[in-house]
Amino acid sequence: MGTTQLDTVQEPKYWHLKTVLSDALDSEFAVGEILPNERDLAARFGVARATLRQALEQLELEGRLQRRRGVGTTVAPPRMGVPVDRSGHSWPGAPGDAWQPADAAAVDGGSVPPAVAEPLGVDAGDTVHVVRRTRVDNGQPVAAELLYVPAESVPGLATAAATGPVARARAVLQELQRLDLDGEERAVELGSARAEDAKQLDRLPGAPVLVVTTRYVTGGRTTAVSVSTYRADTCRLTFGDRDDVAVLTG
Amino acid sequence: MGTTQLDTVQEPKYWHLKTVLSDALDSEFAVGEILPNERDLAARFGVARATLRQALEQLELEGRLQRRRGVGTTVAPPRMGVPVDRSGHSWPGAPGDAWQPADAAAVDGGSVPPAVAEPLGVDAGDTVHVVRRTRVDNGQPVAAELLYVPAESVPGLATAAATGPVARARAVLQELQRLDLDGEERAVELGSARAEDAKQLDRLPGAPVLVVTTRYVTGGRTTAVSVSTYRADTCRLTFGDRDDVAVLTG
DNA sequence: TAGTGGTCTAGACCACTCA
DNA sequence: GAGTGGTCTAGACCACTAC
Repeated sequence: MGTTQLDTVQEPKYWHLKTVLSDALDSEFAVGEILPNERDLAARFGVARATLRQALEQLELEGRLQRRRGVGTTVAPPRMGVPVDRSGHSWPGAPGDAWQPADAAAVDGGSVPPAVAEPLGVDAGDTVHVVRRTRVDNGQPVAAELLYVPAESVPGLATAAATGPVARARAVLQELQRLDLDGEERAVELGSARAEDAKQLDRLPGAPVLVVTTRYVTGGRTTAVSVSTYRADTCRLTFGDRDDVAVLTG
Repeated sequence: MGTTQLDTVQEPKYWHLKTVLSDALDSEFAVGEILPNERDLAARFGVARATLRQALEQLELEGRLQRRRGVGTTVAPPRMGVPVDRSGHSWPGAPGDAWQPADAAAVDGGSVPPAVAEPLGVDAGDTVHVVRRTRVDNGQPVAAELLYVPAESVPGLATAAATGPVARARAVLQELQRLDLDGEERAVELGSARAEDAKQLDRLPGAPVLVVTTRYVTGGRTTAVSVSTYRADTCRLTFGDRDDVAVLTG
């Protein structure tokens, strides 16, 4: 807005800008509304476009804005709560889970990421089934997943029976249901979207994501590992021990 | 390294740079080692410093690098696993939890963030105790927390008894232990460090953080809410239902 | 084709750390 | 005081979207 000459305390311009914009978003804009373009905004605030962009990037990181190339910058809706654990442990693919199987492939144990191969105890020469799944909430893609299942864990799998990619994925998931599940162990960390994930999530490569790594434990052994990649800008991951979630914000 | 003229496919320079640097980190550098400074690196790769910095920022976001003004850029150790839930539910401040109480204050219900006030059901005029705690793992500050406890939840609290700030914090925590805890409900989302948190976490304002919001439920009502802010660059939050965590990576 | 955000440059100065 | 990363500028061109 006007001139702010209390720069006696050194506060980066982009930080101050972010605060001003954040307040403006609360008071003067509605969800979905399009902001002025970056060149105009920069001129209005008397800063270089790069500086303005630094402020916008922060606000996008916090889920306040959504930017789309060729379109513009819009005010983002509040983050959606995405339930990550289910009350009572269950295997992926159990009835009612939120994921859609996409395809499956059998790969060599040497080609899976070390962070996955290690807990599974697989090496080069072993076979690992990799199931791809996606998750759509509120009509929007929110997550992509790779589920790693050593062939050893599903000895009854009839590999030849399935014809299409989705059928192959379902076959692996169905075999998992036969096993007892003793427990799950999860880790959440910040990452950036690989090119492949970015495409599925409708974001640019490098976009911030929340990576959830889950170990599925049966009889003291890790029988499967999943790596789920959630859009960090639109998702708030929820972990509840009660069924009636759907609380807090909208 | 050398010239890479397979730019037939349009891939941003910073993205390619990031890949090259990431590989170099794996093969040519040890944890803690100092990289060449940004001006030298940019010259070496034949790009502007801003472009080089874009790649470094990504790698820092992924926890691969650590940058400190006036010092340099170093290779970061693998993220540490930080247990967020405890086996068996328990109140904050229960014996053995990883947090250090810092201080406590009684504030008006109108001045707590809406995302906290709403589930607690507090309004302006109500009194809410705010306990500040910090968490240090491996000699490094990893998280800062604000715990909101409505005065209504701890009617037995003797406010005048405590003398120092830490004692006041402990007094609130001790009162909590008297209540039954039916369940906890958590949410994890990406945020950026407020100036205050940044100082405690030894980071610059705006640094990416994982914000864990926990609702403590007693008899169907939310009796306390905590907002914990973890350094996203150094932490991997773990949620396990088994005691013997301490697995995966180092 | 016009307009948007995304990438990139070649500078400059500042805040901080440390010898 | 020398060297580091952090901020900022004023441009330019590119990739994408929508009309």
